[in-house]
Amino acid sequence: MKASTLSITPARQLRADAQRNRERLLKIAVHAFSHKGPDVTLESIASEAGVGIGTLYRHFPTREALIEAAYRNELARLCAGVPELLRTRPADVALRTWMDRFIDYLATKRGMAGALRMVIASGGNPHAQSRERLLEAVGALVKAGADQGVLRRDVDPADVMIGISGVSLAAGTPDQRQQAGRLLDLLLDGLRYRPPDSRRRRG
Amino acid sequence: MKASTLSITPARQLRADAQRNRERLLKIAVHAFSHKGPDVTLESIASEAGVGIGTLYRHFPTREALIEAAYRNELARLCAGVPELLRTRPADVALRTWMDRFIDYLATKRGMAGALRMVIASGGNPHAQSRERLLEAVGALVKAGADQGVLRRDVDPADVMIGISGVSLAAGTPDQRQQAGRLLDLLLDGLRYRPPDSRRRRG
DNA sequence: GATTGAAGCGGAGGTGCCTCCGCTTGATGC
DNA sequence: GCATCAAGCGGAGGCACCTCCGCTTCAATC
Repeated sequence: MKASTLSITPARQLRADAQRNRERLLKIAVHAFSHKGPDVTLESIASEAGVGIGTLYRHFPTREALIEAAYRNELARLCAGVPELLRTRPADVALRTWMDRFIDYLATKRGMAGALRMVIASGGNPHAQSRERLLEAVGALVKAGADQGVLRRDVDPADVMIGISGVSLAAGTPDQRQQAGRLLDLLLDGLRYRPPDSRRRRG
Repeated sequence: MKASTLSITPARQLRADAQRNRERLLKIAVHAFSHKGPDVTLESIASEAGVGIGTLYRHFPTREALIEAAYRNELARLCAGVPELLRTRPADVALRTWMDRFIDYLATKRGMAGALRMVIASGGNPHAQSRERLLEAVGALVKAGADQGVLRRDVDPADVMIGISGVSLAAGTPDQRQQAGRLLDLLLDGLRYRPPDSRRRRG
């Protein structure tokens, strides 16, 4: 499998100095984003890393790309938690729990939501790694739900993924956390399996 | 009832010259946004209107405020269509149709989505007029659905509103229109009434 | 019609984003 | 070790955003 052509993971071996700079930038970026909030200027990150702003932009063409790269490890951990979730509870509950974790995760990284939107929306780019990972995680949860008969079969994990992203964007501030929860409940209710004869039935 | 303290609708009578400037700005803004896209610079709008950039910012503190004000009439028309919808079809279908119109409306005004997010998220400000109107519209649809027994009773229209906004943000580009549609279906399925004994039932 | 002060104006200036292109440096072949 | 040149670097510069505050104008009062 070939590596991505995005700067997230270099397509071909970078020159040694370039590699150094990239690692340097990432390290500084992680620190800056978590200590100074999501509004740190890219210029300050570049200069702190001892490189020019141009170099930063070459490695990470957008602010989002940098943020995503910075948090990719943690994102991976989030995804890696799925099997454990599925082992310990029904799939619908697992999915709901995962959604919660996801939203909370984003909440702690203000500014991450926008980056994630980009990542998730990169539908045309099958190499966007975080997207792949996230889709895989959601896919596993949805499939387990279908197999256990608690979730529908006819749902595209990508739609669920976008749904979660939408919730996080629309109700993204801490004080809207409750509302986000209700929306996730609603989304999940839409995802639940129910026998055909109960659909659209009038009360 | 007192008017809003937001600049959207002036709190108190503006001085004649200020009033002129505001109208001028709005007229130019409507034209600029629809002809040159959502990325027109505010400076160009200001100068075209023959006022300083400072004046523009005084009247419309954010880009979003200006966009919202510019499109408020059309937004109002969208809301005004609700009774007609409810007269001619079941409430769930009416709601779904309205959602579609809403998304399509936003799609034609790229850049409006962000503005709307602001408007909708302004939960703390009961005077944001567009928000009021939109909530009213959704409220009417949801209530009709509940009365007809096709939608749940326990749903907060504000949540639905945020949900729609989320969909429009998350799947906002034209080529994602289909995905947006599927998400709306999902949302609506979550909103549908179904007899208690069919909930969470295993297949 | 003069006075006055509150309301409004405007645009210079500070900030950050991002691009562009001439210069530098590492890798490769000899 | 040296030559070569693509890969990489850096930061000046252009652009847009937004703030701030000294100046102007309106309208209320006499």
